[in-house]
Amino acid sequence: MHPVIWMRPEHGTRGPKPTHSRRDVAVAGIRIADQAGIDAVSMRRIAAELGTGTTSLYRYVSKKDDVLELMGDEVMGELRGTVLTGEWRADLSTIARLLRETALRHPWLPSLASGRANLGPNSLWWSELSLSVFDGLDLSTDEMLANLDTLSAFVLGHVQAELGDRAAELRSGLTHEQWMERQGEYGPTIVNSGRYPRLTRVIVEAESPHRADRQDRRFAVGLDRVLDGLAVHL
Amino acid sequence: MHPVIWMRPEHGTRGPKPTHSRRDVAVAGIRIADQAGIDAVSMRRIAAELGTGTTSLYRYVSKKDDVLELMGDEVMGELRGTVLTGEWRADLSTIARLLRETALRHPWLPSLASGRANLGPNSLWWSELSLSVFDGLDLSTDEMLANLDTLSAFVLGHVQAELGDRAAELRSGLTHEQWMERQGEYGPTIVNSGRYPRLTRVIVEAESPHRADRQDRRFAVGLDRVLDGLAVHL
DNA sequence: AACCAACTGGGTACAGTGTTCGCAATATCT
DNA sequence: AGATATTGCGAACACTGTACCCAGTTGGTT
Repeated sequence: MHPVIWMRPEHGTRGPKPTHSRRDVAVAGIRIADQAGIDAVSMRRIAAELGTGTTSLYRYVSKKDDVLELMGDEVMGELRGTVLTGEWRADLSTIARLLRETALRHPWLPSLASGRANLGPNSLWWSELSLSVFDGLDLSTDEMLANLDTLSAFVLGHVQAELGDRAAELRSGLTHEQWMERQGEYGPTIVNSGRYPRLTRVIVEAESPHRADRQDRRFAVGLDRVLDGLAVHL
Repeated sequence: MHPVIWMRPEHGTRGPKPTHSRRDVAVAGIRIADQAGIDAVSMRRIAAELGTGTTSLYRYVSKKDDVLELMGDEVMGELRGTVLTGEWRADLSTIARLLRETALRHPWLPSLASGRANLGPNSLWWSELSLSVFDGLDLSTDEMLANLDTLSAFVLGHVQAELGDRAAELRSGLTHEQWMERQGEYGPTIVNSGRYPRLTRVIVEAESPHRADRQDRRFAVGLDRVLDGLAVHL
């Protein structure tokens, strides 16, 4: 049995037709993860969602990791229909924004980044689209990869931090604003210690952490910096 | 009881002296996580490591999340002693490299990035040091934060991808090289489908994914690009 | 038409998880 | 001395992923 799910046939030709499909499993998992978080995605709960027995899922999938892989690729399918302009900077910006928006819609997505690329059809399609950005630019494939790696590292890292913030809100029941207040009780300890003069200045002066749209602005600014960096070598 | 651990006193003045300390708990957790992965860090196992009862840990900590918070701050303590030069580009580069190296030494670290900053003493000290990079540059605090946010998003994202690769190796028992071979069995399907011409070219031509030091190079190149981007506005 | 191999559905069981509750022992403060 | 706060910790609860069965169903071959 091959370890990569995409190389195993979905089902054999003999016995009874399976009641569900891999896609059904993925969609059920996504529904649960979106509503109740990635930790709520258990084999038992997916099975319940599908109205089947828990261990029946192992007919569609050989490990829970496979379910996550299927979920990841299924979500990338939401990006089908993306159209690019042919201007590299605008297109890389579009790609970065779409990736971020998808991750925000499915906050569990970055957490299953296995490093090793997802080889599902939707993920392959997205890779192809991303590479097409460099079509007329006469770059080596290694240079293309370097650009995409840098961009996606930034997007992944930013989204990760952004989602950690949200996750903390859900776990603690404190919004960012409420947390800033609580932190306000701790602030004097920091300020009064005298050990952190620059941090003190940030606590007192900085405005960006308090804005409602702070995450959008941070992303936009950071993205622009990164694209500036890529532009130097293009 | 305050939800943030750093605002709770470590222990009261009345009853028996506690046998261990928060630090002991953090160190035990780190030892386990380094050896057996973050999933192996359980209250029972930490307790076993300390030679105490499982639920006794709840005298030092009120939730498992607190343990992770303690572990995160303890690890940042490894960066004490870092000395900077005063030249912003070299210093940001140093900061990025140290962060990456720390994360590679403790592969579980990025996974507990709560978004919400860790407020432990070591983390505060590191923030202070990072801000000191901009000392002579006459920037607003918001501009400093924008630069640090962009840089750390890149580092976090890169390391995340890098570690996902390692984690996949551990889980599947396949090294990157072995996995590339396995993928080689799948490659023809991709190539022969004709649907992914650019991806095909990458599979055939690209060299960077095959180099042994590919992660170091990718990081170095990406970091340079990001710093180029920051330099435009400095 | 008969038979067998392949396949699906699903129950049981096992070894683990975080955390609440209650209680006895102990140290400090009044 | 007595009240009070604090510690250590066992028992219990409701979860988790998945290995191992076995019965029932279907397609392909004879």
